[in-house]
Amino acid sequence: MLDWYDRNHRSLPWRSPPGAPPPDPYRVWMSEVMLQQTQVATVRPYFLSWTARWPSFAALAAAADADVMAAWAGLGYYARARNLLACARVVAERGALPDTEAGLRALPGIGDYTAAAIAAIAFGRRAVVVDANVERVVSRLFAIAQALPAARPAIRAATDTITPDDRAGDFAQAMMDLGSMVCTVRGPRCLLCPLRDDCAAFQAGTPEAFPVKAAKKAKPQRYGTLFWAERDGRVLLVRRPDKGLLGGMRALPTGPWVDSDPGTAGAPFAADWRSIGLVRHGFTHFDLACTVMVADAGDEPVQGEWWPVAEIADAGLPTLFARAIAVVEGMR
DNA sequence: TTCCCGGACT
DNA sequence: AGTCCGGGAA
Repeated sequence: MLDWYDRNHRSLPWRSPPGAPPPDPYRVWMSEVMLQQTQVATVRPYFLSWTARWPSFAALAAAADADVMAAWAGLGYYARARNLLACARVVAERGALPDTEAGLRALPGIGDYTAAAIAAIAFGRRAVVVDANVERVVSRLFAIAQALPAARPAIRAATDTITPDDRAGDFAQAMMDLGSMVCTVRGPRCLLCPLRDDCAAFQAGTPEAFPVKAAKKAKPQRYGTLFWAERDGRVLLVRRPDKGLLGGMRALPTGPWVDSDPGTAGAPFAADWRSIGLVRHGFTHFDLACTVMVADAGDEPVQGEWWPVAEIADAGLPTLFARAIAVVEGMR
């Protein structure tokens, strides 16, 4: 694997080339948090702008919460941004990132995977790094028949047996690169794979059958309303509660998200709300269909901030609300 | 369009 | 086991 990595590694903004000194732990940490549940191509531009704007733990720790949340807009899983900031403040206070897996694991936003990845990549420690790519590669290599997520302990144990003492960081990145470029979910390029001769799934002729996954249940459908209230060229925005869905993000006012269309329930004020379109959005555990309603705010006293409509792109709104804005702009 | 993919926290 | 999004492939 290490030999393959030396010749085939991906060059990414947060990486050092094979054999070179490890990258700045700050950059490794930020990239790994951004890469949680998120693909490399999506992360790249965010990583570049974030490290340019906040080049160190100290710089990020000093940032305003609202600026950090707005800069994360569009990346999703917004708890990551709150944890990132909380973690930066802890690290800035104590002086440096811990260099052990256990120390890292104790920080906000760092779970088993991220602790192992940072320990190996930034600090050269031997750690068993298992992300979704590694899960796929290892479950094929050993033809693990047990279904995910129950198979996780077996996959971790198998990964442990093939993790080297030296260059554990390069090994982890090699496995991830192999999973992303060769041992892909569909259409794996087994003819290019350095593990082919050892791969039980390849020998069985069924690489795509692994990893086995447990059946998932259907998502419920919910309905809601997004309110576009305008006054003097400005639109009403609110800040969502820190906990829960889209937590801490700037947003359009919304009513409840329920089993049938709530109409104007939960509107920021009583008015002649007019429906102008529908926006759909999939969350992890339910699908949401929202009516977009508009009204003139007049002199209604309301909570929130009045944001210039011409600058709405700078408000840092999650994708659900960005779609609603596209509907509003399409109506103009 | 629809389907599928991916870690942390509680 | 349930709660947290957004993008790419089919």
